[in-house]
Amino acid sequence: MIGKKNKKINTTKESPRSIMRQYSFFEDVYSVVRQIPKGRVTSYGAIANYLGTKLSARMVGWAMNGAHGVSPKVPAHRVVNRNGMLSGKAHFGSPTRMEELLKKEKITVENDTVVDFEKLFWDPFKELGL
DNA sequence: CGTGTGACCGGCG
DNA sequence: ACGCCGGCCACAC
Repeated sequence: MIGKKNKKINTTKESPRSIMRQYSFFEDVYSVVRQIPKGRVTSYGAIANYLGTKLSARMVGWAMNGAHGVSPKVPAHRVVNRNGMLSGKAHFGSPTRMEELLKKEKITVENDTVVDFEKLFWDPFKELGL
């Protein structure tokens, strides 16, 4: 491992994806996001958790930052925060772009928040399996 | 190679 | 109940 005196080293113990880390965290994130079915949503934390870095959900958001113009297309609009709020709507060019995309998938959005978020929530662990 | 930052999350006052 | 603050990972400068 890396030198440093970090005792909290990434023990690939319960991190099924940490092995694929060699490729690029971004691609991993995109890979998961692309598998989100239409009309479903998930959260940054859920993705981060699935990737083995649940404490760093921020990074997932950062990965989304580079999701623009990436192909295959990454449905970043299906990723919201744990409250179901469209925290990243400001990054979709238009202030209402993200909401429009969601509505197009029959997802109701009220006050920048996904209605029935818990019901529409797509859990990578549950859907993709551990 | 050091520092800053980010579309978050969870704990604590 | 609300707001602040620390943390963790990867990337840009």
